[in-house]
Amino acid sequence: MIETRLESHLKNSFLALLQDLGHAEFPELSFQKTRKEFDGELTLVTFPLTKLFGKGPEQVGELLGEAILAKDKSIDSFNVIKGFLNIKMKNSFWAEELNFMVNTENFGHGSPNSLPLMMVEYSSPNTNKPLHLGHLRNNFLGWSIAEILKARGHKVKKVQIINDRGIHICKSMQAWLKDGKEQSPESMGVKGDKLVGYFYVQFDKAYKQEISELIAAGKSEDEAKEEAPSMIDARQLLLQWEAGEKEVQSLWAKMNSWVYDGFENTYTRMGVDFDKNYYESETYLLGRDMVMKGVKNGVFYQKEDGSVWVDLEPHGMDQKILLRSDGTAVYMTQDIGTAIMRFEENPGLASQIYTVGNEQDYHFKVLFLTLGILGYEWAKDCYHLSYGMVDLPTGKMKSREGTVVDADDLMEEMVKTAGVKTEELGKLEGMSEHERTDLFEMIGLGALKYFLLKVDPKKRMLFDPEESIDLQGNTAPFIQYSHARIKSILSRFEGKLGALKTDLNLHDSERNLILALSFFPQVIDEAANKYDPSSIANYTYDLVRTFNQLYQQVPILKESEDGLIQMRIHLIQTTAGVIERGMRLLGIQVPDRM
RNA sequence: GGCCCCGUAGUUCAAUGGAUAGAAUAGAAGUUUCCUAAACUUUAGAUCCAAGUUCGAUUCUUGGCGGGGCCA
Repeated sequence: MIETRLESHLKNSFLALLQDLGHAEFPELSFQKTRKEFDGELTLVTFPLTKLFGKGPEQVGELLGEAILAKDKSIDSFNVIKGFLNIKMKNSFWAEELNFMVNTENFGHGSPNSLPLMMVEYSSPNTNKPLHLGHLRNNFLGWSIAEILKARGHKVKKVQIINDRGIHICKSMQAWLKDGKEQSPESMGVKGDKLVGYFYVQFDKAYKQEISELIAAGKSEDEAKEEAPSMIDARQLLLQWEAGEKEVQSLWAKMNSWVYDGFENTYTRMGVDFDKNYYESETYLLGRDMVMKGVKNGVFYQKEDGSVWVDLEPHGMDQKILLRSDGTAVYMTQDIGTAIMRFEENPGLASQIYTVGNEQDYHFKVLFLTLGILGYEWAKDCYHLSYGMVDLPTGKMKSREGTVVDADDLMEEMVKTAGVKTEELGKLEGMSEHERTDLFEMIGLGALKYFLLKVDPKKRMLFDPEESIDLQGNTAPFIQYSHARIKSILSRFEGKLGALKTDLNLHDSERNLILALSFFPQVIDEAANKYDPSSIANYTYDLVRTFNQLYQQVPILKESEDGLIQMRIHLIQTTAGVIERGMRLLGIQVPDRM
């Protein structure tokens, strides 16, 4: 756990002080940021120390305050309010702090590749449906976590598992064979994933039609579902695929490649990437072997019908199926295979993180337990990064009811809106078409990513299309705008930037900003620990507000004293760097002008 | 029926067990001869209910109520 340099400094001072006072043992010292309505930067909570001193919290505060002030020369003053000892550092301490940040390359980041390998899985789409809003949250989240882990110093592999086999693909294939044979993404001028998705919908329509006809003809609902010709065709295709029939396999490969081209296009615009793709068609057999091995080793059991089960009752859960009676794989089977493959391929893999929605909580609990039962030590290093669903104001997103928000459409919409609003403000004089396009992309996608990432991943969230294109307040454009402001000042600065003077008088807003900056390393560390990009988002937002307050209160280039100008240039340059790196961890770019 | 997650201003979100529960947005009022007003300042407004643990509970425990999910 990383702490700020200020906290380390004061902790050491207090530890030495308590020793001086003859205390060898004492409760953990509890520090917190001083609330802004009080004077000071860091606060020691004295309640836990009252027993040690046999005095009330306020007296303990006074006593320690006097003593620490005498002992630690970098402390300027202190004040005690109830059980809180607020400590204010001298200007020289903060100037030194700024100096440290200025001279630290990539301040906030750990040294690259110094920590163990982590694997982050996200996206994991089905190949029969285009990506939608839910995938956007998933992708942004997973990608961002991977970047945050990298920033802390981990080696990271980003992966996805593509659900490329099974009955759902065969449904799209069936519909294409039936009435789409001459259609391709090129001939139709549509993205491949959209075309395949279209056929999937066509299948569903025909299937439903057949069912109602069969029911009208006197069949029961279950019978109708079994006997519908479309479904019989699709099942047949699946069997042929599993038997390795050439024509079916090549159609399958062709339609999947359409989908991958479409996805690639969407991923590129989203700004996410992968180091490796896994395909279920390549892992499900391994999973099946591993399950059968478990039967042989007696950790799983087989029922009379041939199905394989794991007994999780000792873990307070029930029996769980691992292989169907006909020997076909269930999701669990493939996931077992994939996990084993990944750990075997990557010796030294410290952790495997699955970015998957919280409706799968139970599934992953079972998966990790089952891997443990199979004897894999690393099962405990698997982590399900479970995130909440994205709701629409109209209710739940359901592809069947047509209430999905398509990822491509949404991105397009956001960028368009960003363009319109930016043009309206009329600050782009002299900017080329090309630069404008880039800028609108940056703003539109930034707003979207920020909107989805600023919320605690675990929580279910509401996506209101109206509000999400808002560009004011706690949004990416607000942060991007402030960055552009800083860059604008920096570009006007004509002097030569020298070494920082440490004997300057600091304005309150300057101290606040330096204090806020000093938290950056800790924020990254915490975000990595909790797998939570929202803490980066909230931190950056706070930082930017602090900067804006300074901007409003003190002149930078118009300041008369050269030493102060220099210091402020250093300060805002450092701020711009932290904003840029913070937003980069969310996948959001910041412009120099907007 | 069993298990899991969530309940904070009108709305959308914050708050390692700590101070007078922060923001944004919507509402009311102000700031532009001055480095970008997508900004800043002021104002009003909230912890679902009830017990318990604690010096101290939005946070932990138990029981309700409400919302969502998973497993049959």
